[in-house]
Amino acid sequence: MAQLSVECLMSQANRIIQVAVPRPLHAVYDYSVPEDMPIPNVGARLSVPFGRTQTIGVCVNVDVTSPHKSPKPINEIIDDDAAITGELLDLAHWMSAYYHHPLGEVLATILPNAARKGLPFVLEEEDFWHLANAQYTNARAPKQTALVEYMSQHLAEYPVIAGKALVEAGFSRAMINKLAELEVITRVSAAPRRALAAKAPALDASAEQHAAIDAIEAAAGRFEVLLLEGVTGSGKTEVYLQSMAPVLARGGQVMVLVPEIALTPQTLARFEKRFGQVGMLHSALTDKQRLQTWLRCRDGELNILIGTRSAVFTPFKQLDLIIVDEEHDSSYKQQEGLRYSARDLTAKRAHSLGIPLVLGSATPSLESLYNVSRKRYTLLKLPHRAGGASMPSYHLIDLRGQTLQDGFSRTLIDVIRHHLTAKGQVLIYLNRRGFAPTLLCQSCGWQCHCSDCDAKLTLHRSPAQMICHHCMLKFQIPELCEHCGQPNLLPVGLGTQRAEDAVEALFPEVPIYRVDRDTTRTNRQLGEQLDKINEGSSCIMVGTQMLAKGHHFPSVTLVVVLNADSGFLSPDFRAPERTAQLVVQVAGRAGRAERPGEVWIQSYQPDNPMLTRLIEDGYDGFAQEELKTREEAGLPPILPMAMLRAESEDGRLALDFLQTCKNTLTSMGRNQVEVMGPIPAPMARIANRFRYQLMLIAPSRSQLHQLLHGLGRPKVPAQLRWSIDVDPYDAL
DNA sequence: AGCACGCCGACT
DNA sequence: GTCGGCGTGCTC
Repeated sequence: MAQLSVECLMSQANRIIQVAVPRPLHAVYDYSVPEDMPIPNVGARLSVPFGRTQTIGVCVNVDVTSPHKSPKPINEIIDDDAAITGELLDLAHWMSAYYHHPLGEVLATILPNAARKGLPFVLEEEDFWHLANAQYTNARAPKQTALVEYMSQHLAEYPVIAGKALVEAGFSRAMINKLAELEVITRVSAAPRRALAAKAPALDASAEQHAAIDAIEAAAGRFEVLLLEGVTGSGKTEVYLQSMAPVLARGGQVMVLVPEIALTPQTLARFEKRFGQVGMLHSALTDKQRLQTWLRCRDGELNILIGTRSAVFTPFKQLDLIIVDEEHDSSYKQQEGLRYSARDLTAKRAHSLGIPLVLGSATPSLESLYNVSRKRYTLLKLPHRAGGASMPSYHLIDLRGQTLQDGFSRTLIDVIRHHLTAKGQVLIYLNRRGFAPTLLCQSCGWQCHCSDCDAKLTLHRSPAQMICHHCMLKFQIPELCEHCGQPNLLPVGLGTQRAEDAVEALFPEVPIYRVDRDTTRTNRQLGEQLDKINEGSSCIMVGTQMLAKGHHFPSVTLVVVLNADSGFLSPDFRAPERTAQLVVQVAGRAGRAERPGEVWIQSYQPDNPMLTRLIEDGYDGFAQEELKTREEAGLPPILPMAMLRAESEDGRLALDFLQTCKNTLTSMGRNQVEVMGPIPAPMARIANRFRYQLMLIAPSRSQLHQLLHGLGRPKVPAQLRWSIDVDPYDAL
């Protein structure tokens, strides 16, 4: 009898759960769990019927009462435990509220692609190999001998080597198996990560580095954000490495985020050399590889993860330290869909976990500096270069009234020549790819525009074509003006290809290397090029920001900024900050070794206070001034901002939509919320779609969120795409 | 986002 | 007379 009533209770127990599905819908949906299935855990993936199809959702609530008469039953429980748990599940809810984005889509973003598709979590055991017979040779199988030789060479460094690494080194699986059969190599069962720890000795740290390392270690086990502001070459990476060591020694895990372009084999090698096995997450991995690394971090098999933006969503068993390198870098901000800032999310995660977060940069974001001034972050400074290298000197060239030769002033040409004669290397920075940004008709003034965008087409050489940098449209270079038919078309303005041609003509005796997206995309030998450059003989490098970030050029004695004006003149309130960061980052390439460096900047506005402040007082002086300007103007980071964007083929649709949003917002906001716009986006038309934006600035976070929440779910015409961008990076 | 239902033009 | 265009509306 008692037995029966328990059965009754069980069957009457609420079998209704809530599921978030990966659709742009703000609701969560109720489902029933069939009697023959257990109630899934919150965070488990489920296959559910949705509309007329099936989808994979995540259980976000159990034991709920549904207002629906008979919710559909779920199809299948994919995870016996859960795919997203604890702190990451909290993060998902927080993101959904903060970024005003549907929970189901947030969860889908957090999960690795393979998990999103419903693949089961199977951790593949990695194979590791030990060299049992170093004497083995086989005259008839030179490749086998080569493998044995390869392994013995690495023996000092790694006691065992991953099969994966051998395959990467060019040895086939078949051969590995063959040698295993011959018992020349033997398989080591478990991942011997602890055996690999801390092989290379730490470098000698300066007093400043020691202070930073101590401060980070002192924050162990509690939430604290430490802003490590270190000039280029001050040894920030060494601080990261030595801060990680005690955390790892205690069995903790470390997550390191780096900007997209910085995740190179060299970066990885630096960490691997010190600590052995390091996990890496970047865009080039397959879904399967990604999932494996994700699982290894979750299960505590990997102690160190280095990754780009999306790596911030990796689960850990015992995460004890987070490091974000180049925290000011724009690649931490997702610019479409769920527009999150990975850097900001690390702060959220560190806070929930009660662990320290290190934000490193030579040119910190104003957001972080503002947090320092409000005593929310701790500032750690490395104002000196390691090894006693001196800081470069700055020089301004007044371009007014000068005749330029393909963008180069007389003075500049002399300076370059001087450095080349002194056997120095020269780095020329300019922020434009291609040959010339415009093709102009000298007869009638017509310019070659993109047919689908409001942009001018950029003239490229090799391959010779006109390219739209916004929609990637390509076509042949016209010979005649499309308007008046005259053959007087003139490439106007300066891109990297033209600058390359110019220096080739001016300095035919030295090798020229161009580094931009065009050369590195087609040119797999960037690494070789860099190696050649770092042999140290005289040369000239011409490039875009790719040159400014990450690479070390110890022999560069001269850094040239061909035109500093465009950045400071842009209407985006963040443009000066970005330009200053870029100039300082490029300048940081100069004189990293014992030879002092020079930075020469060409400008038509040599008296521009932002530029002079940057040069005279350095980045800090500039940043303090810029913060004052933001404060006076009521802009981020002092006040919070959000941007509504809308685009459609019919521009009126987007404009009307934002106008309606504005009306809703202003009718609610009897407070001091500023709603500006709608105005056309900086590039009003891209790929034949018209784009508009509406800017919101609120006196406080809570008011901003109240407002965005009050927007509700506006009626959206089918052909219109729109988004909410909280803390936008591109604001105009 | 999917996906289907729903009313108006050129085809076996 | 049907196949099919993509406009609108829903998904527990």
